[in-house]
Amino acid sequence: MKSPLLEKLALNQVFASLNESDLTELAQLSISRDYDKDAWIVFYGDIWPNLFWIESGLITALKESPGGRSLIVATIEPGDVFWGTALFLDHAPMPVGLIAEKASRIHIWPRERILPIFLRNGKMSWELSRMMVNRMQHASDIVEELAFQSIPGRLARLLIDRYGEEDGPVARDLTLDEMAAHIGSTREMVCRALYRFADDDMIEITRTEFTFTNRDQLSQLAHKHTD
Amino acid sequence: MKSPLLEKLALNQVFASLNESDLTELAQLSISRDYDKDAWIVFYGDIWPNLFWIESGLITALKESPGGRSLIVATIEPGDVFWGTALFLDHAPMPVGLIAEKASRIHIWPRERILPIFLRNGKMSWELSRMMVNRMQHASDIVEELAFQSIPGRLARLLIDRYGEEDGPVARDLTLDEMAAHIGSTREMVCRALYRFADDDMIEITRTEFTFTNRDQLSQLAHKHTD
DNA sequence: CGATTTCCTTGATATTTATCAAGAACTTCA
DNA sequence: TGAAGTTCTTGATAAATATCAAGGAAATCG
Repeated sequence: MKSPLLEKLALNQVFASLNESDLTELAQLSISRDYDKDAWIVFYGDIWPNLFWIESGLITALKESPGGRSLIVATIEPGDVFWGTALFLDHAPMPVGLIAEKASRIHIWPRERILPIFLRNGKMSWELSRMMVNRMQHASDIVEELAFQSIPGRLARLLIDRYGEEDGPVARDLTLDEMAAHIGSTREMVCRALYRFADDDMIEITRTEFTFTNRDQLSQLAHKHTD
Repeated sequence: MKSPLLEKLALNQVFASLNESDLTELAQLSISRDYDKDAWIVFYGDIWPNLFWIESGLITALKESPGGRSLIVATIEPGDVFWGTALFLDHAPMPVGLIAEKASRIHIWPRERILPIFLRNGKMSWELSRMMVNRMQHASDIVEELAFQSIPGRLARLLIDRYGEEDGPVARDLTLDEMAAHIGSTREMVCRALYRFADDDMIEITRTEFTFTNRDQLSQLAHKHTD
């Protein structure tokens, strides 16, 4: 009889490529860890040769400047797989820190436990490569935004990406500081930009919700590179 | 008797993992291409499922904004391997364009020709993964610079990275526009920053050369994040 | 060589973004 | 309920960066 964990693991694109016996071994080799909200899982710069799969909660990958600004570069959601650079490159320091956004449960495989498994599973390596290319594209998008887009443009894109699907009012689930961390700016700039969008009738703002009133215009802002 | 091409290919970390027969097949499957200086090899956004090895010349990977600004994100030198994202991910568009900085000769393998070779060579896939992690780290550095560093800081780092080894005067081999493209800024800003470094006695500037007169101070600027 | 083009330099100015400060609104929790 | 903490908002101001414009210097090329 399969454990529920096993079935959930198999839903991930990487693990799906394993046969049942490897998957079972994988599940047995994993180390479970629970983190409270706001707990650090790894610090920026750590040598961390592990791969993990997140069962529940939410984890944020971020860079921090000495001056206290932070930039969120990825969020890791239940079912996702993530790994430290040192999994592949000895002594390579983590280019981001990982912090639990909510209380989270993850399953970790240290390098030496998982290496044999994907050395004998070419398909799994292949899937990992695909995932890395995905990450690259994501990094590439961030670079493009930082290099070519204004702050209102970046904010517009955040709004569209995050709330763009919904049609009615959407709950504001990020503080201004959090939005600022997503686009690499400050609370104040975000606040002003939001009210400028409201002045231009692209959104309506209440204490708890946003309503998109002109998604096209917002989307245009989000996709138009400034110069 | 080995061809000279074969021996040169084997110097690359990825191809080094192949046995002689695979390497020979690889060499036979390659398509040679020559590009004049300033010729485009791939455009940003193209679907380009190829891998290539560069024999001679110099290739630049860059992003361009509609307004004509460009950002150089990598340079590809003789002996290097590079590939399009569509090699792994169907329909994934190139996140950069590739342009020949000098007249260049490359050897290309379309996806369908090289895929079989590295599906049967786990070690080669592994090396590709390592290379991808390297690229990730590089991308990560760029993000950090763009997010947290001032333009003088970014320029200082460019100078150190590019000319830091030498001790005497070094030849200026980049135009101001090119330097600007490396750090995501403009010709004028670069010019002013250079003269500020000179005013602060960190470098001496002549028409054709730079001389570092206080490398430590420059290096400090390069590594200090602004906020 | 002379003409053309590219590259560099600098001032003036505009724009964007950040910082500082203060207070208001809201939330939490005892 | 009231106190403490967090979050939001806005104005004033400063700093960083870009843009525009113009001229000069150097390189290239016929």
